[in-house]
Amino acid sequence: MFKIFCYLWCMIKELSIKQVEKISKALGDPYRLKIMKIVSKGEGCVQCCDVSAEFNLAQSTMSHHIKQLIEADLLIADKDGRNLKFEINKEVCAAYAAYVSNFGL
Amino acid sequence: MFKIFCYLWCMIKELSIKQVEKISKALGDPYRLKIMKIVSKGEGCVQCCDVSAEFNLAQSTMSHHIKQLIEADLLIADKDGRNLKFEINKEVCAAYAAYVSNFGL
DNA sequence: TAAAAATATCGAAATATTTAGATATTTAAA
DNA sequence: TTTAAATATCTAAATATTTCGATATTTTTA
Repeated sequence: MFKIFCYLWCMIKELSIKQVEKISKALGDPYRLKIMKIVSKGEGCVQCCDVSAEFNLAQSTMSHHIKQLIEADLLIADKDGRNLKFEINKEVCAAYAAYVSNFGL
Repeated sequence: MFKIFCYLWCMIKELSIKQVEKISKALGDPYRLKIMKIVSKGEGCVQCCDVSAEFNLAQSTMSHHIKQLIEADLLIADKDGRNLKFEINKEVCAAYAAYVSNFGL
């Protein structure tokens, strides 16, 4: 299976080294990586409680993990009543991926 | 300035979630990010002692940081006498970048 | 072969992160 | 308006990471 993936470089935002560090830290945990995967596979927005249900962690712990992803700008959160919905911040994912792949260019 | 960056998807190795976690952790530190940048800017291989000279850290601390980058497969090390040279593992950088950018697809 | 150079490893202190339980806040439903 | 649901915050314990100094290892050079 062939897929071609193209970035248009000029469209990608520049991240500071501090941001890259924060994003890397946020991705350096198995739960947070799984959250990213779940959200990315969900159609558009995903609810916090649905994601939490997938894990065997205390609610406060999940809240903490999600907070880190939001603060790293990897997830965009949207409070909807008492629920929290979120979606992947595509721009930041692309910018971070570009930053890392630049190491190998 | 326009630059187009293309991946040929099939050429990119698949990383396990454990590998992605380890790589993320390795990149989640300002010194290690700077090491990656220095090595990526160096022509081909770079020597350990040259990189160390750029930082105000104990030798054992530098050794520890470099070890983490090597163990995460971000750097390829090559012992040359009593020196250690290394270069960026381009394949792994590309694979990791692809993994992250997939979150946003 | 002795000394020096480059790197690695070990042990310990300082710091940061992860986790859960208790409690608070905010909003919807009864 | 009381109750319940969803999420956030605080505190503290457990665990992990960072850092350095001391020492070990390996290789080159004198």
